[in-house]
Amino acid sequence: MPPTTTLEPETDDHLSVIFSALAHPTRRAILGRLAQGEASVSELAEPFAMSMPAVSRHIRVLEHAGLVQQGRRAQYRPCTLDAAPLEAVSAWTEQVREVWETSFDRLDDYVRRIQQQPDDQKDPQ
Amino acid sequence: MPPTTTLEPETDDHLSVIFSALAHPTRRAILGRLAQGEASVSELAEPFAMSMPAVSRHIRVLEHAGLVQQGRRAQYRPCTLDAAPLEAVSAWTEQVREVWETSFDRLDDYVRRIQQQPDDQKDPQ
DNA sequence: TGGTTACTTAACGAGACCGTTATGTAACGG
DNA sequence: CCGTTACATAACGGTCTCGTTAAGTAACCA
Repeated sequence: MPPTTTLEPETDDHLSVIFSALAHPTRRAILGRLAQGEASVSELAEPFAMSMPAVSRHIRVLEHAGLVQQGRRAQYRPCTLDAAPLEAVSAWTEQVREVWETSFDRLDDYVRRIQQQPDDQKDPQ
Repeated sequence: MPPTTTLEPETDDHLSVIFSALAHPTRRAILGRLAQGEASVSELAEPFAMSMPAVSRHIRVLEHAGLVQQGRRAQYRPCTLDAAPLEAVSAWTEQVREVWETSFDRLDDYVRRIQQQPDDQKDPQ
């Protein structure tokens, strides 16, 4: 039972953690880098005008979201990407898009429903 | 030129705004509701144990991300979903997943590279 | 005209986020 | 050993987030 990606208003906090992790450009760039293969923290920090502790904490956020794993090799802590949580993102996004697209069929249903209502419930304009 | 969804560390702030908007369960629930069709602010607020101003500002966040549009009909401000920005989310996510999957081919390349390094660079364990 | 409905905006406060510098700490290297 | 490398953690501060209540505002309704 993976975290269900229904449209119900359940507090599906796992998805929130993942989306929050993806909401920062630095973290998305880190994931982009890691998609190409393992990298050390210094390697990940190098492209950014940012101190190492800052990058370190971004990695921590990604790790907490289950998107990266950190190993240990000598002094290095190589980071690897785990793209599995992105599946939940895809699933949710595609489901909304799907329902939205099919809801175009219901548009005339909606218009019909409105026009069947008594006048005082309709927009007189 | 739509907001390019490359893996480069550019400050692609549009994506950040969208991901941030999706990072809150209330806002995702609102989008889920709107995927089924137009709704007023009161209708959107009804399922939540939350004041109306709070919901109003969630809608504002979604509107700022380009995900909902608010019209006006009498006293009502009907909200409609625009799922177009979700395409950028899909695109980014799928690209990372794609690169990640192909990077499995490079895994043995990596192992080979490690094993070709002098001993003092390898993990002695 | 005056009240109700359906909102929005303002003002506030607790907590999270995101950066910094300073200070550990674990492993390698001479 | 002692210094360097490659990090992590601590402590701090400014800004953003997300909720609240109180006070507008715009349209309908009697």
